[in-house]
Amino acid sequence: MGVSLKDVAQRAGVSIKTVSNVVNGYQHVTPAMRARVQQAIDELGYRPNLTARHLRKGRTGIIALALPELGNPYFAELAGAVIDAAARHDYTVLLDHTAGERRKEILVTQGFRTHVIDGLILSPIELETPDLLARTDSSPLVLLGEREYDAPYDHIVIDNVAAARSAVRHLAGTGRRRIAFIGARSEIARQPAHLRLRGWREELAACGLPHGDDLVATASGYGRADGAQAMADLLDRGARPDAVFAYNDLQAIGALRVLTTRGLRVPEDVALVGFDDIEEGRYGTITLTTVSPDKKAIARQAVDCLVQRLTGAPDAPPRRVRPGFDLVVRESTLGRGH
Amino acid sequence: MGVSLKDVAQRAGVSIKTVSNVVNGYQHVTPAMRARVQQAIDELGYRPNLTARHLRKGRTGIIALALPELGNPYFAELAGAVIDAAARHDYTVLLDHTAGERRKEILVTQGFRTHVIDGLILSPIELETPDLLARTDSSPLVLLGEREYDAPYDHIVIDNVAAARSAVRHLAGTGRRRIAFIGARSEIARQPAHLRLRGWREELAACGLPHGDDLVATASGYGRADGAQAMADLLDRGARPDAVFAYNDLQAIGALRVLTTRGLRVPEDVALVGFDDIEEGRYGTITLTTVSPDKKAIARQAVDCLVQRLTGAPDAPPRRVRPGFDLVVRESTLGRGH
DNA sequence: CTGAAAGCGCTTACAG
DNA sequence: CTGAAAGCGCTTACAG
Repeated sequence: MGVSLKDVAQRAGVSIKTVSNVVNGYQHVTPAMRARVQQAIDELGYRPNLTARHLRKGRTGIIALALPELGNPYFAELAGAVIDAAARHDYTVLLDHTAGERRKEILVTQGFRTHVIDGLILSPIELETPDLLARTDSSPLVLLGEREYDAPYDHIVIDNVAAARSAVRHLAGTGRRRIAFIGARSEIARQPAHLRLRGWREELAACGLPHGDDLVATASGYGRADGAQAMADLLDRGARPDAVFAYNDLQAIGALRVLTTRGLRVPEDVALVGFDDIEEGRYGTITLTTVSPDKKAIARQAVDCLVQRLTGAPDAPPRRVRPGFDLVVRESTLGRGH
Repeated sequence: MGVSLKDVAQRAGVSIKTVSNVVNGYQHVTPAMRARVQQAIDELGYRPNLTARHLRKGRTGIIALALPELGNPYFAELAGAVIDAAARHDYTVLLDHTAGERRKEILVTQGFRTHVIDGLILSPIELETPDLLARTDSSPLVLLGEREYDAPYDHIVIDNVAAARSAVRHLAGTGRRRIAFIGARSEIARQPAHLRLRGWREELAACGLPHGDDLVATASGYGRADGAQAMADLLDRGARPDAVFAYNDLQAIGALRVLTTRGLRVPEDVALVGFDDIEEGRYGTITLTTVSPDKKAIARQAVDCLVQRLTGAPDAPPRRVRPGFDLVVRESTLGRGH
């Protein structure tokens, strides 16, 4: 099919090794030799076969990033950051789409593309600890996000409890008294919302404010429609919140839509805080107050962890890395003109 | 390092070929033999080395999808659709991020990962026809989107002129008289907005409405901030539009924000139409009327084209495929309660 | 139905 | 500074 090193070597009248040296830019080749080989390469239009190189070297320079949902801007923005961080280490990113389903999450952790990817960064939703303990694939795995596991893997995650508490503290500080939480998922025990829900409860307890289940609305997913449904539930059952802390920005945006269509003013009647700081929240008719995880730091640290295991210390003890976050205050809690 | 076919063969006391037959599920293996081999596979924890298989077969089952911007939900949603469409053909998608920069677009078309990807789907922004004609890589390439080229490649794109005309016709039909266009990019000659701008002009001419340059506002990018800036420019120079057709939804959302903060009501004072039908447009305080390209059809047809060249007819004449679109009417042109 | 051998296109010690 | 040879782990004709 294609032109191989051998063809180039033949044309240039040198050995394969010499061509390889030129292609890989090694030092000890005389300029004249280099020029001769380069000419043969150009004439034949030679392109190195990376697959062969991968086989020989035992690595590919490809890492996989497995995310639940590209349609969620948080993950899309995170993916962009990971691609950039990986490029700085000369790694290419192969993106996987798990849909947050346990079956697909297990599939990617089992390394169904053995030897094609050097390592994996996974943001799990439904995966459980036993799934990780049963893993046989030996390539490095770095976990992202708020699910917690008792398994020996690097894990990059912000302090969700502290982040949630800062959001609730802000709401309490602006005089809110009935602060609801939307976005818990009833059907999953150790769910992602777990920690944010705990932070919500702890801070409300510390402030001496109500934090009963009547102020918690569950959703069956993580999108705008799910937030809308949870918000509607909350209102329909007469919870009468004067503030809402949503699991993420998408749910907050869905909630905002419901509040508006029902004639409730944000923030005058109900203040609203989201989580993720997606760009969308900066451009609504009401801009959204939100917890902003440092996405670039998350991406960089995830890639750094993976690269370290790939190049230096494969057996280092698993690390738990905590990137920072900020609370970004906007109109949905302070109103216009602040 | 890992366990190879040879190790399994040795353990099972058979030849490599037999193990390969079992691994690949070939027919003519006796059940007893299959069981014996399978046991050896399980005991050794054998995983086939796909890189070796790729080298041998000359293909990898990986296709690349190169997009300008994952942070734009249109592309994120499209990426999800392509991943799903590819999976149905047993292809894995490797995502590339061009940032819409010509240099990076050239890089991906040149096939910088030779033999790692079987083919490429590219949505170009700044790429030019000569770049395509100079391409030496022989792997199939399918183009996506509104940039037009005189080059022999499959191209999947909706009829942007007709789509733009339908949007403008709708605005004119609801009584609008000064219908502006925002989102053209002044610095690129044959820019993406080209066709939508032409559709805008043609339809306005057909309706006998003004369509001078004073009703066109340029932007320097495709995001919310760019739409906001273009909208502000338009208002600042006293164009006094009663309707705006934006190049895409993100720009429309940025424009909406500016209109709102300046006290103009949408749609009472200014009606607004976007393009792309991203989910975000369905959840604002004002939902967005928009042109909705059939993203699933686009993704499916792009993958189908690529797979056909990969498997059947590599030299078929280049095809131009036109997926459908709809105009989705929402509050930003009709108001609440319609 | 199974085996022995060649070869995909590289890189890497090992010589010289 | 360059060459000859082995081998990464597979699949695929070719035999039997």
